[in-house]
Amino acid sequence: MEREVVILDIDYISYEDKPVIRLFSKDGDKNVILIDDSFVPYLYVYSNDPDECIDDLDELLDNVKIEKLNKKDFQIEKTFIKVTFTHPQELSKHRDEIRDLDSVVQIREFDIPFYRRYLMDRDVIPMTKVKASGEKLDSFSALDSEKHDVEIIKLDKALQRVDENFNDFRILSFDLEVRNPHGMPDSQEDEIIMIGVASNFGINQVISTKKNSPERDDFVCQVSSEKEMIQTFADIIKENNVDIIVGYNSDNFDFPYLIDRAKINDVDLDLGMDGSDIRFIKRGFTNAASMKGLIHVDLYLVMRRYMTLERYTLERVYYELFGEEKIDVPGERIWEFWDNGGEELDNLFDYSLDDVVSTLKIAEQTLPLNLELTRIIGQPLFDVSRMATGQQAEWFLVKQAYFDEEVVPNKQGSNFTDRANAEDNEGGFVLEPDKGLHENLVQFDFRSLYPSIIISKNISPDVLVEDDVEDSGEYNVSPEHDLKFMKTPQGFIPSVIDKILQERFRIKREMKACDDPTEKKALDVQQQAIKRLANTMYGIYGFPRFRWYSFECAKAITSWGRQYIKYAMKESEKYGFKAIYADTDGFYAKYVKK
DNA sequence: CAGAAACGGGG
DNA sequence: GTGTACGTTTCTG
Repeated sequence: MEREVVILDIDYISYEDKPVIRLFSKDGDKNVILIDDSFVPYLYVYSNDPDECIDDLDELLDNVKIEKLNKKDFQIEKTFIKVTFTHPQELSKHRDEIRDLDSVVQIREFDIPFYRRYLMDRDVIPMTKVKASGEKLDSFSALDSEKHDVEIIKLDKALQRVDENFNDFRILSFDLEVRNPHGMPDSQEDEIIMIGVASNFGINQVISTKKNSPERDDFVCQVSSEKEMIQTFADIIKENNVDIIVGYNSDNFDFPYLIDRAKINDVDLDLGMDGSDIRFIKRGFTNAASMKGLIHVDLYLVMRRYMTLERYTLERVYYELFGEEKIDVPGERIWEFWDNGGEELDNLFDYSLDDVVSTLKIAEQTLPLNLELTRIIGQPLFDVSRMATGQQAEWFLVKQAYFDEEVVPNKQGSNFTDRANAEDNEGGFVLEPDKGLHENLVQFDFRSLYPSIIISKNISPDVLVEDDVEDSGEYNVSPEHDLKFMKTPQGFIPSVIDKILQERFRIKREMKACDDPTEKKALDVQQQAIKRLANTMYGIYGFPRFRWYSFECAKAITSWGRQYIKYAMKESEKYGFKAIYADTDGFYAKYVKK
């Protein structure tokens, strides 16, 4: 059978000792899980003596496929040994043994999560529409498709891209209010008193065990107990085919709290498309709440990247975006409002609704950009919404490297990281502002200074000349450290930036020619997403934990940057201007005389 | 003063 | 989940 579906999310499970990719998708109101058991994990081995190394690998490993092939490493064609395993856990189990073999110089691409590898290699792009073809299964593994109203399709050929932009996602925001009379809420002690829900499909309500004046009847939904409150909330999500659930600090507060209270009240929170429970994904020191096929976006994390503020409270972020004050009830007084009832209880209902409505508004404002980023980077929205911008750029580059047949660089070891951390790059040129009131000012800005320098000077680790060679015109030489970059061929990262900037200009042209305001807006969001990504690429050189870390490249970029801004300031003096303030890629100048 | 620990958001 | 935050402020010895 064939179906057009939108890919929402991805994971893999083990079935008969084989990895099976599951693509959680939707076709309108119908949940569809696409199954693909044809993908297996691999890594690359580099050896000075490939044939001897293959013998060693043969001896060491069972159930693997070993093949010699040519791949590029920093643009140099090299022979690598590709080792293909039957299961990701097998790869992880044997990784260190392979690395330790005498004939092995290094292993590569051994730390790329299986589902991400799948998305890149098969060019499957989350949050896009695809045509899927395969056999419909009645059930698969532990999953009961009757019970969970989900269709399972076992893919029999590659997904086909459908050239149509899909943006009609069903979004729901939620927020808990808790009765915490003794300081911060304690999930073992303090009950949930309200669950606010707002959506872009008509449901806006506050579920609560209390009710007060009839004026709040249109949005307060009274239930008999906390248990029923949680159950009602779970039913709303399950019955309304929600694609994206958003909260504010929900990774850290709402979901953990809800799960604790659900446990105490013996309620199933089986919100996953396959009937599975909410799970916590370990992410360094914090957790992320995740459900299969229901994308949870914590807007707090998104907003920290989206705008620069001194604080990121919901109130502050909302004010910044919409210029309106939110209804406020101080956290430490919520229990009093609840206990006192009457007008105060009504205020609390209003506050709860205001919180979720604001959260939804913020989601509608910021998700389009994140959806575009998701599609450009080619990784799940759940992941992308939690990645630092540098990581977004890195995963984008990993995917580009695959298309260029490049083997991606390994991340630096931790001891190197410490050393590299100590290295301090000078950064952009800053001229402290000349204090006072100035007249006749002009402003000067370089357009995308760092991306432009990377492209024009071809700054990339694969074309950096390490040896002490004489320059006879074939290199770009940095102004301060005499770092030499070959003029040809184009470096990997300059070529990627070049490509995406060209794509940005193409979109801008399309925008100009476009008459439909909705389409125009969508194109604008696309080009903004690309601009963000291009501007982040410079950062990729400066952070030791990233694969393309290169202190030399970072130094070269900023040194050229300083040269250009100083040159521009000097040139302006010839026309009677005097710079009164400068920072990195622009300056303000005062007209003094002709 | 350097290195360790806490913090953010949420109620 | 084939990778384990992060940058800044405050505390402590």
